Amino acid sequence: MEQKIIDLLKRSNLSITDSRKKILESFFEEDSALAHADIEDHVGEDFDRVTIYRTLQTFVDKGIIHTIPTPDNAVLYALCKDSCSAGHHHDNHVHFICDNCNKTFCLEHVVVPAVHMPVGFAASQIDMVVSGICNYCNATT
Amino acid sequence: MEQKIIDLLKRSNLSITDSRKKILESFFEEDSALAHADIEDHVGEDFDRVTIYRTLQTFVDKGIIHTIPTPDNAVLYALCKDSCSAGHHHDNHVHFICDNCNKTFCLEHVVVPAVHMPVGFAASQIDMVVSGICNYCNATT
DNA sequence: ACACTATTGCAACTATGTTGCAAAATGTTA
DNA sequence: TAACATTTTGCAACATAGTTGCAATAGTGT
Repeated sequence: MEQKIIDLLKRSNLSITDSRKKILESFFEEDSALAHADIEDHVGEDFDRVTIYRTLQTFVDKGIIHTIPTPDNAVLYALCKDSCSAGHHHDNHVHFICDNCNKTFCLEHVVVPAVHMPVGFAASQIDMVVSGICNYCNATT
Repeated sequence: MEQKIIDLLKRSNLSITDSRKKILESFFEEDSALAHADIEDHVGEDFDRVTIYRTLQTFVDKGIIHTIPTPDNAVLYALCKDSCSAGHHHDNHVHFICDNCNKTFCLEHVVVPAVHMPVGFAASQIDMVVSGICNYCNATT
């Protein structure tokens, strides 16, 4: 784990600092998307609020994490898979918010479907967020 | 205009107050979605910030306006068309954000396409937000 | 016009996010 | 590994967004 995180930071040309390691750890331990507050909880008192904001921004810039738009306008972050690089995100997958457990997931294998635009409109990016009940909650209720 | 607004308020079982009239007016005058700040600008010093918050919330509850999720997590509101009623929104249309003029529109006639969910996931609501260049900006540049 | 109810404004508060700057940690080179 | 240049961090202060309780005011039905 430790090594995986260090490798990822090196690959992104970032220096290895305690806060970056700890924050990345949060993402690897949780399989769902995290809000700023979740991360603050996870890293505890160890780091300043401001550091967390700046670190998340750095990770987004470097293509390590991406933000997820949500209908209630909370800001969520999730790890990018393979195909993202600095300044160039490829998150064309659908995001899912569970109304039961309130967790948000990337459905890595569900590609955002094409949609036909009216004349005159040119689409450059499409975000799709689905809410409902996730597989875990469906299995246990 | 005045009469249209009064009728809408009556239909929604809301009392006719100056702030409600003025805020609804903002929506009818703009054809794009509005942020809280836009409305504050439009109504000027006439009403308190808090009143605007509460009025917008009331309108959402009554199915007069709906919120639009945006990738940068700004909260936007737009008028609901015909099919919405109190506690029951039907905004299954696509939303469009213009990267040039920064306005957000409801594409009333573009229905959110179906998407195939992985086993175990049950979708109840789908939000689709498209960014790009709108018809007006495409025509004038 | 009156009384009842709903709405508004004010003040205070919480949460969220940003900026400048000095101190500390990291990476690099000798 | 010691010294230096560069990043990163923490602090303080600030800015914006949104909420709540309560008293004053405005709207509604009779």
